[in-house]
Amino acid sequence: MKKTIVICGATATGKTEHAVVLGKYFDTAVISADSQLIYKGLNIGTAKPTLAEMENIQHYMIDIIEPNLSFSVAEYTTMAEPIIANIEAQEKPPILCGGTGFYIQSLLFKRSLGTVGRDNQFRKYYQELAKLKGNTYLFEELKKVDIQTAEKLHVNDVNRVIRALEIYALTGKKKSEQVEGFSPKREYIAIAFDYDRDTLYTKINQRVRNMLKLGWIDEVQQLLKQGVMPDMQSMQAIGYKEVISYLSNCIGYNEMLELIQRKTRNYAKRQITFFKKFPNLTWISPNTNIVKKVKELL
RNA sequence: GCCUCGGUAGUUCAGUUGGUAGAGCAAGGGACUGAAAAUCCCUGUGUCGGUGGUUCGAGUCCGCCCCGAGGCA
Repeated sequence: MKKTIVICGATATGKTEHAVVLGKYFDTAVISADSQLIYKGLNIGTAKPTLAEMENIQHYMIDIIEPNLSFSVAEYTTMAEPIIANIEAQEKPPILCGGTGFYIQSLLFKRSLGTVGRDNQFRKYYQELAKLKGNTYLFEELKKVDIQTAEKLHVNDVNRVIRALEIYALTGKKKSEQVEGFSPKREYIAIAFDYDRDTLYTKINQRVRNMLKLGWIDEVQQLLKQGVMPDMQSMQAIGYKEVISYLSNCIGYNEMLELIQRKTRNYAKRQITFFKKFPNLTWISPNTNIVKKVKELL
């Protein structure tokens, strides 16, 4: 079985185009690992590859869900797993490309995610509870049922505290019982581009400016017309809410631009932190010959 | 020219009745097991515009100068 080729790293480092180059060379398909590219209608703002950019290389896990729906890693894994298995069956190396480290992990490592789905009612209830009684109250609730998980979390990490409570409420089992660690599921090589911070930030700033020029604002208007609401998961993608604020005259154009640039920079930094710890990842200089490098690593 | 208000961390500003400074944001570092472009944690020394003075001691009071905003001529 061929090893999976992973192209990951921060946003705006040219992952997409390099994946296409590799796709051509190895005559194989690309599987996107990006939590926002899955949404239909979010194109410019997510830097979704266009048909032209894909250059006839098959791309999976893009445009697979309506923008008014929510999505999660688990669903991602369930959908992507058969695809990747199919490519492997053809004795071709799957190319996994994207900036969502969490999604990449889910395909490379066996993880005890459990079978517990999301319970929106439950989450809403506890979110309200946190607002009314404070984060500490929720945290104490978690301590009562699952002290091990509570010890790993911070009181203010409400999302995770609620998830732990959710698992207990729905299954009667502790989240800490489900942990299995990270045993590898398939062989892979992983590459990320190592830009110095200043260069990366400059690239990000330019890219955001360009997205707006390409019609990002129209795209957002279109989504709003379709009934997509600001609190939906798809609208948590960087920039969309800022464009909405601009459209409703809450902020000016420049403020919107700078806000989006800043948030994207912050995001890139978080991605870098995540990938620093990623096992077996090779950081390469941006002008490295990707094909040569990949062959070398394989 | 006169009057008023400002000039404090990269930035926006706090700084009680004088005891050599502190928040948000930025920036940097980190976490991450069904919201992950999300969520969360840690890190704050800077000629307190300059310069004289009063004082044991001044960002804080007084004089002069420089810069910015506004007002009156």
